[in-house]
Amino acid sequence: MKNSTQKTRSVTVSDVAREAKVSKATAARVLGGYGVVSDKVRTDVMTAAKTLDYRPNELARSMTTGKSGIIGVVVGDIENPFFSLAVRGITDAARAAGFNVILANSGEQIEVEKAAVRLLISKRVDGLIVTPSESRDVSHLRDINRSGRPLALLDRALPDLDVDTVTVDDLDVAMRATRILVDAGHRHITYVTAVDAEGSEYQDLGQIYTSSVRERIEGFLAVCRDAGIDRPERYVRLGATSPEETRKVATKLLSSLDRPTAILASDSLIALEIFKAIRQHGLRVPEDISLITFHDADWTSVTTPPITVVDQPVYALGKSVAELLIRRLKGEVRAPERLILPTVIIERGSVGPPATATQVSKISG
Amino acid sequence: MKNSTQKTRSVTVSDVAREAKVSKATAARVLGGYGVVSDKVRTDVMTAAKTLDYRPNELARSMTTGKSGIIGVVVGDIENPFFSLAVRGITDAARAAGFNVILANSGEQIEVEKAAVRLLISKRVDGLIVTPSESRDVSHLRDINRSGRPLALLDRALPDLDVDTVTVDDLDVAMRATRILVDAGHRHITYVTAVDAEGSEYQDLGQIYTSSVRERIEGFLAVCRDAGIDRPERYVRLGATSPEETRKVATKLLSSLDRPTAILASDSLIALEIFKAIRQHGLRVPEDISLITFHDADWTSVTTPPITVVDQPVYALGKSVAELLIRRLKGEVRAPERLILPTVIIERGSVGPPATATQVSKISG
DNA sequence: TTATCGAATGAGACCGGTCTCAATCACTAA
DNA sequence: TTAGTGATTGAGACCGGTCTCATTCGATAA
Repeated sequence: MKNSTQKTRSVTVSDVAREAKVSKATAARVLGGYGVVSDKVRTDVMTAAKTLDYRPNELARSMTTGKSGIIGVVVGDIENPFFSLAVRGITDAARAAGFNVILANSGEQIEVEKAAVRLLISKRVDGLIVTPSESRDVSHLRDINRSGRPLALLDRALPDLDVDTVTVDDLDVAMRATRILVDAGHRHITYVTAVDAEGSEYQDLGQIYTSSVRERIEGFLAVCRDAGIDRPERYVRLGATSPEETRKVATKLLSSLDRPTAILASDSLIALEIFKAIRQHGLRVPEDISLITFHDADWTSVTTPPITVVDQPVYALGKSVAELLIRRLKGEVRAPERLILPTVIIERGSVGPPATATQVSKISG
Repeated sequence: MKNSTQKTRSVTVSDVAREAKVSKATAARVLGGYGVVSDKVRTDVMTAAKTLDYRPNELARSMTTGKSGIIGVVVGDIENPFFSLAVRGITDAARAAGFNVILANSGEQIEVEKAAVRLLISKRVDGLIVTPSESRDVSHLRDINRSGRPLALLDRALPDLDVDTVTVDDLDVAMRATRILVDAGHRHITYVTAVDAEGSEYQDLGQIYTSSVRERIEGFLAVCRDAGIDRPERYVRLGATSPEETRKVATKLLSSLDRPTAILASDSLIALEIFKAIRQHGLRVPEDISLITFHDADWTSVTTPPITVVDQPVYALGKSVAELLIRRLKGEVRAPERLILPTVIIERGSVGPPATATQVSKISG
């Protein structure tokens, strides 16, 4: 049984040195695992450390070394299964390379994101992985680079920030997903996404400051136009930023006279609320409404019918971006890399032909 | 535009002091926001800091103060919606009080948990919140106390560690859930939980080192016995530690001749796999098998039928434990508190009467 | 006019490590 | 025998802040 006389001050290198009757420098050498020491001194110091129950102060250590062994991660929403899975990918890669991870949540709010980045930098993390919530304001991300720490971007590219970036093939897969719907005969397809916007009205791509969201909308619109759908922009709905907001959007959509025959949801949280809303409106999937969502969330396979999903390689996304960052942390010098991971669509049972003869509704404007 | 001549070394208090033509001590006073300075000096220093783009080094700061403004959180599995929701509760409470959160994942492995605790202590977090994965080995948790930092326990109590603890009413709610099943006529109810054990065979409570798991099993067994079920211990299944393992357990359970008529799952991840397995075996819920699960995961309301769940106040759990810890961090002195939050059961459509006339299967032993 | 006082500031120790550089030592080669 | 060598060890500066204590200064009181 060890009893600590003073519980306030912790045991330091000097204490151990004194106990082992060597100099502070020598004790530090064996405790820190650097330099050379004789075997006798090593065992002496080690036993002294054990007796005193010495614990290194990582803070002091990383203050002198400038390294902390920590990777800072800022994600939009850790409760979104998409991010929590990506984070596992990051954590696994980090642990394998001997790094630890500090996690911060931005809630997709640029100010919170800035504060988180500031905090992590001031804690002297070795590198950062961020899912930028906006492409308009990247000053804080520039600061990271300026501070000499490597930065890597997850899921969202920033055109004018040339750093390691790993994204998925959003444009292409959005096109493929939309085409599935078009091929099934749908001509009134609504795309619902989470971008914060006034009134959930979509005007043009200029409003969209997140690359992944933008690419998906582009892909969606391209295929719609290609299918001869007139002004598909009217069918893009923004503002599904929370379950409550999504419910509002969904309700408005489903109770409208001009109800879409198919919906494409930009993440599983949105899809879930839409699915619930469809049920509540007494509608059936896919007989009344077809549904496809991004992210193969666990629930999508247990509904009746199971949902057709865009299955992004989320774990790999996290793992790759972490590996890219770690390679740089280990001293690798190279031009920033932009990885785009291929994405697969899992067709299940939520897509069918449109309920009635397709009416290409026209609204004069 | 600011251009940094040397990007390696960062701007320090001394640099600002020199620029403002005051002493380091004075500059530190205004930059650190302590002590007294004249208004003129304050503005001088502030402008100098702005010109140089000074950023405080939190590491150095917390080395001297001993405080970091960080709460360390160690959870079992951040991908489990239960934990990610609890973490949101913690984060919200922390942010409101001006604290930041560092998250670490233990994967329910005691060694990883120990390493995480060690890391967080060495990073000098102000306090810790832990969901202990084992009650057998709590030496590392004792160490936290010894290091003078407050510790609070989340979701799992430790009998011989007297610290702030917030749990839910596991025993009682397990009894209520089991009673719902018993009242529906079930006499062959299986309880599936995630404890790591050889062979997934349950012998006795001595095997169970997690208080919440233990209480639930106790509650389950008590009600079963009360209902005249003979040796209900045989119906407890351990080892559902991952989707794969759960699938094995479920398959074995469902393909056995002596198939249970109802299943109680200890978390939503387990329930999901069981639900999938039930489907794959061509069985129906609740006609062939009734199902209740702990945690009101989002998917439980969209299945057909929706699942009856034990709805723990998860967010409140996280929020309360963080608040308890923060009060202590702010200097409040009081005896450790043990909060037990009440839990509610949401009855949906996954419970019905047992399929056939109940056969109380007897195995001579 | 001079002693007293409080506010503002400066000098320097300190936190707990790392790391450079010089000193010491045993031992080998000339 | 003695200079030369490499391996160990010790002394002390340093990282970037905080904080104690002494000093300076102007203003007020005696």
